[in-house]
Amino acid sequence: MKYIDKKIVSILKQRGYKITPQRRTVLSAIMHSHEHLTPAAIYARVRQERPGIGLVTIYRTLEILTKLDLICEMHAGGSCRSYLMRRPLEHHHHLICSDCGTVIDFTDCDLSELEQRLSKENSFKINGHLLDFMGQCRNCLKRKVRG
Amino acid sequence: MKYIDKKIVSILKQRGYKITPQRRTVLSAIMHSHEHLTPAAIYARVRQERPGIGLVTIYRTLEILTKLDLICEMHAGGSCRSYLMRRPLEHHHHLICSDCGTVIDFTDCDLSELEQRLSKENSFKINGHLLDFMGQCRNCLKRKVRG
DNA sequence: CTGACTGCAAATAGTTTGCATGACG
DNA sequence: CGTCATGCAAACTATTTGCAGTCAG
Repeated sequence: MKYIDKKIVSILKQRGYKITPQRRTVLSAIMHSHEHLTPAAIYARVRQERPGIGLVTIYRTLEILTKLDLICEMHAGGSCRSYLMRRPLEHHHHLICSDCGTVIDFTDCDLSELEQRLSKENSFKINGHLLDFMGQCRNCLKRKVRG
Repeated sequence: MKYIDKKIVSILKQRGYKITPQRRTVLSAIMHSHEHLTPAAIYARVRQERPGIGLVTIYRTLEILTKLDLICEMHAGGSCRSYLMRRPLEHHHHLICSDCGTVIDFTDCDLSELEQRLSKENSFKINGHLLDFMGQCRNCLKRKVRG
């Protein structure tokens, strides 16, 4: 569809992965969401368009996309992962409400200085990062005027 | 044992939780480790001292300690949590090697400025944060001179 | 054509719950 | 003594694996 879609497809091809309708559908679902999606959520969306698809295929596709660094994996409370398309130069950081689970994304932060320093000091090649703040969102703060 | 131990015990008492030998042992295991421990790792350590303890008790104790904000929970790849004693004013950030899983802790970073700004902009009360960098450690970089 | 991909079912890993017994306070 | 905690077993959820059939290239 869009050019970024084609780009991803070409990356997959280059790496020897076949472009199946299932993979296209999964890709599309992740691409068209700006929210973090759990494998189950992706499954649900994808099934609307392609009812026969198996959850296993979602997992396998996510595994590939993660390996190729095309999507970013994040972990939230419980045994729960979620995935988001990795848009170039776009950071995905979060304010996570411990009470209601709301996730507010923010991007305007610069960690590059810190990243470079740490990389040098530890001889560590940094590919990505995860920055989450935990706390209470506006609504939950209001709700419990008394804790 | 130590004063911080007593302090935690008194917090538990204040909140109406009973101080059982099992809870003491779990607490001690987490306290005396500066590494992040998974529930299974805690279980293993605790069993050395108290063989009869059940894994369920570990989970229930961790749940309480997390709720009271006495330990901090972090999530790593897969369905894998780990816990660390929350030491006052001490940050727990990580360099995580995607290849071998090595975790390098670092503390010398200052996010307070960012934290304050985000807190104001989003009316969000920030209690804690999680900052992890992913990449390859020195050894893994050496190992694969060619990827 | 042929190796990679899919979907099913079953296996696994991690975590939670129900319940009878036991122990802290 | 009453209530909360423990430990077992079973239930659950999320994820992975084995395998036979199917399809993209």
